[in-house]
Amino acid sequence: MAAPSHDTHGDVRRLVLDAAIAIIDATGAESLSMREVARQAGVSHQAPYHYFKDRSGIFAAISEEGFNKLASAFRDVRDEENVSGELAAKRGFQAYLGFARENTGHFRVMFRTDICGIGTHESTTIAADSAFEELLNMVARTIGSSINPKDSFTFAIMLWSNAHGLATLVLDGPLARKMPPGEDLESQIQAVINLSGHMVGLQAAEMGLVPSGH
Amino acid sequence: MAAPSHDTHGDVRRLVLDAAIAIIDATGAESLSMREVARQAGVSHQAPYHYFKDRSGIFAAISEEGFNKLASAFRDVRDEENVSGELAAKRGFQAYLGFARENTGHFRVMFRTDICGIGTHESTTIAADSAFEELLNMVARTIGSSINPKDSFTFAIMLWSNAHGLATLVLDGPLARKMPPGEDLESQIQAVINLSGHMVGLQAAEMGLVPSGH
DNA sequence: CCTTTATCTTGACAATGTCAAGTAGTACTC
DNA sequence: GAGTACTACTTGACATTGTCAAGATAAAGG
Repeated sequence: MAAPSHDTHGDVRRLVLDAAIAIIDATGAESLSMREVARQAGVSHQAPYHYFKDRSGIFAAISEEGFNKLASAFRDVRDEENVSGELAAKRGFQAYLGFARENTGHFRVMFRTDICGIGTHESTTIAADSAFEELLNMVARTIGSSINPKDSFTFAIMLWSNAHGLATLVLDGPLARKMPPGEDLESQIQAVINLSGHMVGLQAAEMGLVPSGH
Repeated sequence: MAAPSHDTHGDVRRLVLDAAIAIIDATGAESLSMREVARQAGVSHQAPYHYFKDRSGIFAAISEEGFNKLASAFRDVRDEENVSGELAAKRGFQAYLGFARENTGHFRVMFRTDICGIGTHESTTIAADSAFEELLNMVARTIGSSINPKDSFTFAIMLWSNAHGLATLVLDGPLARKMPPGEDLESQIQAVINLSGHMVGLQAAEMGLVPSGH
């Protein structure tokens, strides 16, 4: 198997996935139709069913891919040198927001319980869990490994809340519509990241987790 | 037919809305079907069209109602006496999370750009904007009115991010699935709220916005 | 050559969103 | 009190959708 004559062989799966992501990115998950995806991919309306059990299978696959990308982004931050406390928090926020903005289609699916596939599709569930592991790793490495597990978990959830809320508001929220006059979106986002990062740094310092702001 | 002598009169709109909310609450917005809503409301499959232009009109109405409720929750916090800094932040988080958990169906729709109706349905857009106004009011009142408008906006966005991320993760996220052993969800949520609130208090104090934690 | 398997297609069907056209009641006008 | 308009629905019809079932094509292995 997997013996491609030459060019376009088994990449229908990829075509379907990319078409689906493009549609979600442009018009939201709501409007994703199996047949439209097939049309965009240039295949018959049933071809996608060879690679995905059903419509939810496409969502689950996108979600899985997204969680793997997110885990990789977390790893990148974890592996940066000389970064901790406030700076680490800012880097983390930036990475999370960057992921969300560069992979909007994925992001929109990953956190929709009803379609994301967590709990219903095993490989997606595994990917989501391992992304969460990577988050905990990143927090432990950059904020403080001396912290006890329970506090570390709470801290990680708090950070994720921060980052996730920011990403959600930037993508879908009032930020873009309610900008104060004379401000541009990017600098406003940066201001929020700076404020949040600084605040997390304060908290980390108070907990004695890092020697200083950097 | 259905011959309602007197009691159930013009509340078909309410029946439809409640049926829709119940369905979204139970199985997500994805699975909301116009005809199923009509069935649950006990009316013909076209009756909802008398009150809502189309499927998106139902989402927009739910979303509008949700933003009005949220604005009211913000007002309640704003009007509390002797609450500022850390305590105010905690109250705000609790209120936001409480709203999200008690109005899950609404909440799930309100922040889905593709269906929420903001930008496409005028009354929904107005409701969303006024909820945002109330948030700014609440922040100004409880955290510090001496802050300049731009910083206040940034602060408000930061707080909203925090609260919104927490609510999203609680409703749809890994919190419930990834609890550390021996912990229960409610106390974990409370721990995150306490940590976040405390952290916000630190930040507010550093900015000189409030005299002390309370 | 025959069978298997992977990959895709065509055909069919129930369910859905929504347009169009009805129907009953109530309200108001002349 | 007949006519008209309006509200609040209902029934009927149609294109589109997700998905099951049954091919078709082609390469691979025996």
